[in-house]
Amino acid sequence: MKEKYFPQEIEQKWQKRWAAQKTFEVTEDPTREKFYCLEMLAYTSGRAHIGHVSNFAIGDALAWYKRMRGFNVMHPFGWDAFGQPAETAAIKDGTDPEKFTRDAIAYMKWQFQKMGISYDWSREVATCDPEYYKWNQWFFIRMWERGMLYRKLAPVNWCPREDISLSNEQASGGVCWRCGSPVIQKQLMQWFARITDYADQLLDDLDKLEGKWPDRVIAMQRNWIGRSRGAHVRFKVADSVESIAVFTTRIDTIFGANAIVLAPEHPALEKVLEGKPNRDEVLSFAERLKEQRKTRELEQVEKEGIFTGGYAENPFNNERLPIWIANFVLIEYGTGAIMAVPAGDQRDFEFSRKYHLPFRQIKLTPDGREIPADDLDAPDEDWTTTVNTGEWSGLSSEEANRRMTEHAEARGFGKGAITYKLRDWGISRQRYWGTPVPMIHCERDGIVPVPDDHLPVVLPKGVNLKVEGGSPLDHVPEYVNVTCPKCEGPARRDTDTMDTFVDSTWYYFRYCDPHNDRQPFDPEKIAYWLPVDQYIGGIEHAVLHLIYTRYWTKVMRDLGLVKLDEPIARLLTQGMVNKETYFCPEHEWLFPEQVTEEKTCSICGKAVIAGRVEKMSKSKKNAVDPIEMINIHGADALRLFVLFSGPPDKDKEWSDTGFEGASRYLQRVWRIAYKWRDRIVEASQDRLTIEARELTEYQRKLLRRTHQLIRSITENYEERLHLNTCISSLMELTNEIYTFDQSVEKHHGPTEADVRIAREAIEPLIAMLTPFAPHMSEEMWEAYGHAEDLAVTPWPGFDPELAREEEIEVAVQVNGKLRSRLFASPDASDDDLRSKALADEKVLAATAGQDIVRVIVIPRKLVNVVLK
RNA sequence: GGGGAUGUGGCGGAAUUGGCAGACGCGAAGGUCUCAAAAACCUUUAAGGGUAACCUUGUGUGGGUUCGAUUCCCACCAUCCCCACCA
Repeated sequence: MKEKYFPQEIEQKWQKRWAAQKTFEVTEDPTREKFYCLEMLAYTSGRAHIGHVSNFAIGDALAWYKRMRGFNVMHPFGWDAFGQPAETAAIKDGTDPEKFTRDAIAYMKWQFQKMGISYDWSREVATCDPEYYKWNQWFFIRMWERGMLYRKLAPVNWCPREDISLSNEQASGGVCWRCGSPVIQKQLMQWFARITDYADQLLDDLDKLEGKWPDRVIAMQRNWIGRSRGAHVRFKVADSVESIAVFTTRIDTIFGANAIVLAPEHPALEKVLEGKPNRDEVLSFAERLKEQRKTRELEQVEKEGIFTGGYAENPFNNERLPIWIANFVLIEYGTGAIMAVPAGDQRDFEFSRKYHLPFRQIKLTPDGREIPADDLDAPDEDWTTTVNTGEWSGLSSEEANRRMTEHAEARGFGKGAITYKLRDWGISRQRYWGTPVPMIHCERDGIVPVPDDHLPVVLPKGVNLKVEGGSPLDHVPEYVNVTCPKCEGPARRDTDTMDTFVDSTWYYFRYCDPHNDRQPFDPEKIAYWLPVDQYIGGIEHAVLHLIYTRYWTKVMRDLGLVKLDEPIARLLTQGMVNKETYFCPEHEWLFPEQVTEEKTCSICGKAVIAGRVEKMSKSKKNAVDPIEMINIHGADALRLFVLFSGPPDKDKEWSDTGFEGASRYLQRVWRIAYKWRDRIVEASQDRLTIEARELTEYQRKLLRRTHQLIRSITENYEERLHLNTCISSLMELTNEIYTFDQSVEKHHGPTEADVRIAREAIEPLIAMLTPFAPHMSEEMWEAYGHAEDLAVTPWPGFDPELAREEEIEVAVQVNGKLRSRLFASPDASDDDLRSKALADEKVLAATAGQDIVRVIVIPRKLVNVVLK
């Protein structure tokens, strides 16, 4: 052990040794409890960023802890290697996406290895490996065989910037999830996965995740699936055999309807307009609304509509309602038609007011007050009773809903119905760099899957990526032209590739059996390792990856491959690491070193707008490069800093001084460990029993604090995973050791007992530091004469007896205000504490001449004297 | 419009089955060591008052429950995130 701490040297040494000894490689071991610790696979963008550090640091701390607690810990890693950015980059540089991706993997792997994360690299998976995507294709065919996939011409979301179609989830908010460009609609022949068949399961199983997944992720998924219960009601079109179905969650308000409003794309529109004088006017209006939708702006547009000239009959009271079309009714939700009830709905209200449609009163407060039909400010919960609704008047809203739905069913013009916001998952991409769809189109036999023994369908190499329209694969005749597996006649290969989110649905199943060439994985291995015990990743996947992977798991279950409903037992969404930005009105974004102490621009001297903490980005000049940081203070300090600056799920702010602080702390540990090292190693290695009464006060104190802190750190791992407070506790323990060291100096020590006590504190400190600073811990541990690595060393235990306080401080309050403190034994009885408190000088002063009504005693904590 | 969260010193954050608010760190001030500096070590650091022992106020705001509220309840304000003419 050197006198000074040289992080880079130590880190290299241990990274080499771990790799050589295969320290983190694991296999199934039925005799040991497993722990599957997983961080989201990395997209092969080319460079590691600070978000990776945060992600890995959390996962690695937990992996180390569980390993030391004796679990059989699987901690694998892999690459999300297909996708549009690699293709775009390759087009730009005139290279091959494969080369770009392989280079990125090589470089990023080097970066990640410098962080010294305890990954089992033997299980590494890259989704662009044919050995991997072969099984995407295999799943695709199995799902096709079972009708879980279908192909149809449908409007799809299209990102004009990346020239790629997007699933609904990827186009959330009307913008491309990756580049943020506004999405447009395109008609395309696409493969879809029937995820909507699983809507109920995906929703209901969220209950099982309650408390184990972050609330907001569960809420976002619920919201996204968007189940709502209501009814379909058919309105007969007047003077026609046609009828229009409407979806409503509030059938009880149907007496307040003043119109039927259709989406401009509604199929019944043509029939309604038949023979109407303003037919052409309405149709061209509809065209305009459709056009408006295609390039829909993000902000709300004003409600616009037009009367078609047709009427529909309200089946409850046979009232004739005008049929309109309007821009605020969406074809893709419900039935694409609504009944407008201005008294019950903000949008209908606005629409009715604009076009002077009649208002009808239907609301009554519980105390019988009628709410005017045009008073929309009355909150929903205030009107629970219906009025003016025929035979259902006076019923509660809930009751009316139920009975009116029954009535509609009995009369055959309506039915209880459930709708969802969730749409089927469009998984086709007309791009090159993805998993080829393993299907063949034959004129005679239609769509025929590639036989299993011909898998994988391998991506051809050297493909020209710069093609206009369609997929680059369309232009590769030797790929496209095949024989039909059924009739052996000429046929065409499907040239779509799969959405890369297919790749990541099941990659962590593959980690369990990464080299299996007969099946995607051995179900027995899955039975051992799954579910993932702790998953760690970014919140941005709340309704993307995390809903797809839940769906895929259910599909695999229904294919008989796995036996679980939910693949991820616990989820942690880590916060982002942000940093201050500096903005000069003249020179825009500045690096911190371009800002003077007076907060002015060092180039032009103008005042700088400083202090906004934002997500790190190159353009804002506030990005921090992890490798540069490792070169300064080492990976251990970097990891320690990221974890110490806040709870794992919260956003953090990068601070150079904070990072230095982390490094300073490690050096502090190193110094005290170095100082005591020779004494401890040379002393007897037997674990002598320590008789408390033979010890001095400062010795007993260190021993007690050590056991207390082991307890609190251990509990924190088990319960909350607030790693920042674990680190605080380690710092406290370090401070205690320094205090102890000073006492020893003062007593001209060390004595034999001092050395023993020091060892009892320093060794647990080193061991418990491992999850945060594994390289340094291993180095110190070795220097302390341990033959075995920390990776196989048990987590320190604590003795509750030794952790027990000898004397505790009890707060004394008078009327809830702190007046004094007293010292007592932890087992002091309530009466003891009570009489001690009442005898206290300050209490006597505060209570002088007043009546004591009660005395409340909380054992070991406080006494409250209540006056008057 | 719907949903989810958050609000504590100069800063990051501790403390939650209701029981001493501010652990730990950063920053700052003073000191020791040194020719000097760095590092390290020691002391102080919520605000206001007092020479001092101490006193008063204080966890976004206003109420409530309680012997006692950062914690529970109600209302409000502010900030952030997600979804959104979703019927």
